[in-house]
Amino acid sequence: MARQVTGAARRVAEAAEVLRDEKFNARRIELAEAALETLGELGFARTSLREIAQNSAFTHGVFHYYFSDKLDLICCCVRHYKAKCVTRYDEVVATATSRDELTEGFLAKLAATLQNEARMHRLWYDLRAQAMFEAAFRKDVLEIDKSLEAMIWRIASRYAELGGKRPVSSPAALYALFDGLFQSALLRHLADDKTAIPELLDEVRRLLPTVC
Amino acid sequence: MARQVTGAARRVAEAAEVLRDEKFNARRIELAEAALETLGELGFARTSLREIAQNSAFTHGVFHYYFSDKLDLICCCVRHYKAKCVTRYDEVVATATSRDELTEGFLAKLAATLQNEARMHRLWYDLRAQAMFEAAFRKDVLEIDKSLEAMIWRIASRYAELGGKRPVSSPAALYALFDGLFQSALLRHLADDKTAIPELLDEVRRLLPTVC
DNA sequence: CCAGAAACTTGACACTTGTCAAGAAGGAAT
DNA sequence: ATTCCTTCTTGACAAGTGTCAAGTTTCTGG
Repeated sequence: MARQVTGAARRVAEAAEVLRDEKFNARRIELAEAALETLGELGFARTSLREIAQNSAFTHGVFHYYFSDKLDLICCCVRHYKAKCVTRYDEVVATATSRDELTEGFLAKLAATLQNEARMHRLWYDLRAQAMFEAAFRKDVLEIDKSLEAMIWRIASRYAELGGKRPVSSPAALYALFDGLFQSALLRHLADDKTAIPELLDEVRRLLPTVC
Repeated sequence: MARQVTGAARRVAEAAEVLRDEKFNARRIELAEAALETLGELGFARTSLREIAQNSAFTHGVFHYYFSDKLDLICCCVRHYKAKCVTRYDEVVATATSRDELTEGFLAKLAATLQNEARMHRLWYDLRAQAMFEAAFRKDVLEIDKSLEAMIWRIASRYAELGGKRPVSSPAALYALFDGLFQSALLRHLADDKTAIPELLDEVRRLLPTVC
């Protein structure tokens, strides 16, 4: 009986700990989300913990309570950002019943995210560049890159399927192409080049049938 | 005669000023070159003027003497870096007499620069990302991007010409493709992925005949 | 040779940075 | 109600930042 009691007690204790962990993690994500605001505004190089805190409802001490250091915080930000990103086109891929429908749905989302979430995208390119200097970022960045590649591949595969074909290039090459075009369009868009988005759409519209 | 003398005096003064300017500019480039060492090592975010000075033969005051501020210095670095970069493949393009020769020459240079100048390349990607945040960088970065695009286009055009064909995509798309592949390979290479370079070469070897 | 300009050094300034320790506030269990 | 743990605030610290002014050295034209 003693064993049962201690067993139950341990289960209760473990449940409590799991709860605490979940709460802890939820808070971390709240903080990461707040940090992403400032990071997207200023970029990695110019963002300090104090600046993050001032642009949020938190004090700078909280960030140190929930994160071991600055890199820990930013890694958490990157990981959180990932989850949002890679599903952007999934609905379009799932519901499109023709090549045209898929094309237009994809392009609409592409234009919208370039327009409305430019700050998050530039942060991603910033952090990917940081990963080339800071080894601590590399694992997460490479992982996100892989899942973005998979995201593009799902679109291309579906597009090819709808035309009874198969993509003509590797997932890596296809991702490189779209990522390169997107990155260039983003920079031009941020430099107030009004033609950046339409020209990206034209380019992708022309490219899609030739690669799939 | 008075006019002639003053005219001659002015010419001498102007010549002296041009000389001073040239000397001034040469020194700026010397300093920029020294700065590039540290920038390539640490990246934009972690590099301070004092660090640059300590890793060089100069004191930190000289940098402020020759550059109005940190941005001015780094802009100068970027512009100087450009001139070296865009001519990398010109000799190969000029001397190759067959598609194979061009391919192999290009791939050899590609592998070599990825291997030996990885730090300069990662700095370029870093600064290009910074340009998305810092307007002062944009003009130079966009200009360099354009000339890199032209560089790739020269290779592709020559490759197509040697096969009696024409490139099938736009200069922008072609550059996006190669730049994306290179960037990804660079990151993997820096993460000690030994397959990064060979896989890049394979990919490019496969791609070249399909796009030109 | 010498005065004045150019080139450079040095040290200081005001400020920001990441980090952390000491303690306050809040809530839950005994 | 008291105690204890989690959560958070506040203020401080040392180190590092860009900038600049005052001085020193080096060069150069007369």
